[in-house]
Amino acid sequence: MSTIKDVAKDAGVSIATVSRVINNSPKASKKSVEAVKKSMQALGYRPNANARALVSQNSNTIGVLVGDISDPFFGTMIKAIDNIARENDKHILIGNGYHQVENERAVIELLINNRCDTLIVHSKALSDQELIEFATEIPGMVIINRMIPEIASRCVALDNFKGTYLATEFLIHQGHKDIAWISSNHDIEDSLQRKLGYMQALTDNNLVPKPDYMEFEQPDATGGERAMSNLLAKNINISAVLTYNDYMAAGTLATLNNNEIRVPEQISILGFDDGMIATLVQPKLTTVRYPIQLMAEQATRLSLALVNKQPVPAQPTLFNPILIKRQSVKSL
Amino acid sequence: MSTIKDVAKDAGVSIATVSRVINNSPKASKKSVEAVKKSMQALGYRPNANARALVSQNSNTIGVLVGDISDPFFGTMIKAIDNIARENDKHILIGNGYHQVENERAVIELLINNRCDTLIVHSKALSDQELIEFATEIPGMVIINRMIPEIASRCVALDNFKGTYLATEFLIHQGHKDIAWISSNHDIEDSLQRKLGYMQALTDNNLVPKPDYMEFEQPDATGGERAMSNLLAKNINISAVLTYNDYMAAGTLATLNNNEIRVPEQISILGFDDGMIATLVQPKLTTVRYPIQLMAEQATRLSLALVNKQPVPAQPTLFNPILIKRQSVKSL
DNA sequence: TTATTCATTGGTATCGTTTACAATTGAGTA
DNA sequence: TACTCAATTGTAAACGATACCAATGAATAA
Repeated sequence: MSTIKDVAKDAGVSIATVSRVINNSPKASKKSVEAVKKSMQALGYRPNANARALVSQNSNTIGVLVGDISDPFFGTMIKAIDNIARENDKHILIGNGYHQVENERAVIELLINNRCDTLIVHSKALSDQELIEFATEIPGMVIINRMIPEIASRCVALDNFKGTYLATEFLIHQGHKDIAWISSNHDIEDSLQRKLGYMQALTDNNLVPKPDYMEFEQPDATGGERAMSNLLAKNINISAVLTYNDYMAAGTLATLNNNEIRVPEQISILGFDDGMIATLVQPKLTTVRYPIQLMAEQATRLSLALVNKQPVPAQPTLFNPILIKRQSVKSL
Repeated sequence: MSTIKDVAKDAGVSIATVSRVINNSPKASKKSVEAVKKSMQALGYRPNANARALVSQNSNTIGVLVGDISDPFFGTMIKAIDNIARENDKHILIGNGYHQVENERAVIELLINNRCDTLIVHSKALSDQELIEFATEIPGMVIINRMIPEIASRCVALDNFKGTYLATEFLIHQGHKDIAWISSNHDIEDSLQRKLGYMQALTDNNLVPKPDYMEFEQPDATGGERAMSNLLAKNINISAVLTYNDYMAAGTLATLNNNEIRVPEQISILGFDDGMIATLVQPKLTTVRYPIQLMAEQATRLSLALVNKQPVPAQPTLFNPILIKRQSVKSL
């Protein structure tokens, strides 16, 4: 592959001039520009991004750590980040953490090694302490979907507690008293907060949270199916099911369908995330909206501002979950 | 950020020795290894990937061009590529083409500039000619989901024609005669091939393809809803609908549901892709399986083999679509 | 004419690594 | 004591770009 030197020789100019042409510098004569462009074309010149990054101390790359890129939730998040990146003439480097400590750490280190000055990190497995250390090391690092008090101004998160609180209260207002909680068996902060929100809403309305009413499985459709099967097997009287996410809601729906229990006539279902599938299933899901796109945009802007030493809000960014009412909940 | 020089000074050795330690070279004494590791730790040393890539002429990065990262179809594809990449101690750099010429070209150039020697390209907008030129320039480039005769050995594709042919024939064997075709309005090879497969199967079975029975909309759930509405509005007698992908099938399902037409009792639906949502909707979709995961793995291995100058099959890799029977088709 | 300005241009140090090659060390051997 | 040899170690040249600074030469002003 030809280099700037080859182009310089071919065009009969110095490498400095070629560099000027590449970077659209105004101090290059029309004649030189033409000659250089012609040579670049002829030689199929490709500027070496690694060399540029090395000398300019800037890779123009935004690093992103997600849980699992094949999950549409992260797909939406990445797309939002990519859009902001493109607006700023940057591109993104992505790594999967799969919610495992070693992976998450390896990805962050990879991103740092590639000199991504801006970093959007979705970490569920690393400790607060370790993330604080990384954040201290990389001034442009922003944590998404997690709130760490010590570095709150670098976090963009959702109020998970409020999400399920809202949802549970809505069900109660609709007349439901026997509300089950189908959740994730991943031991991460989100599941805990959402469970607490659910329980607090029950308690605040003089209802007693019962362990029997809670099931914990993989946070996907199959997990939802299994959880709902367990609930049915226990033969307890349930009028509504609150789920950890829309996938579990879809699985719940499938199990109920297979057992000829009608939704929402016999049992109401409430999802979480308001992802793509919320409107794909029948009935369309009433769900808690997780504004991941907005949050990702915000996180990226924050990260960019940090790197450019622009003023950033000292306040942490806690996003508000809101209820999206569709057809999977019926009032009693 | 500290460099290899800082580490060398701190450890009291030369930079060559530090480099040896970093690269686990056998020619470094235990004493040096220890001292260097201690210094690296103390200084928080991060090897500069750009400098390494520059001098070693190898970025260890697999470049990937996809249509839209937020589409789970591409999510699955990327994950498969990433898995093979990790097996080979590489990571991936991703760009979205959004099926537009300028974007696709810009992404490929970006990947080349970053010196990705292995490239997995999903391009629908660029011309055969331009892709051939890129493929000639980059020996490790592989085209996925598209077959270009001139570089067939560098292509990993699905037989789209066969997919809809199979599906249509299946419907016919089930007694259906009035089969509609709900497809994408994107003017790409896939839509054409799938339409041809559908029409050929009809013709081969003495049925006449009718323009009235075909609708073209955005290849997503909303497009599917709209297309099915149009079909219903035309008041033509349809017993089955073949769709371009599972999203359109889901949309079709929604419209039928809203109009209280039961699936599959009154109208059968057949999807395409066998993506995640095929089993999320009710009834679960009978669909054509697009083995994108296998294909992505294959494409990545092929690309890696090309770069390492290992023997590769001269034959093009045309994957076979197969029918997955679930609950959305009923025999008449 | 000479001095001054200004637009272009080229030479070269630099970025942080890897690696070929040369130099050094020190133990073992004659 | 000198010599050999393997194991370590260091020096310095790349890799491909950017950018500072000095040099060039034409145009303008005095």
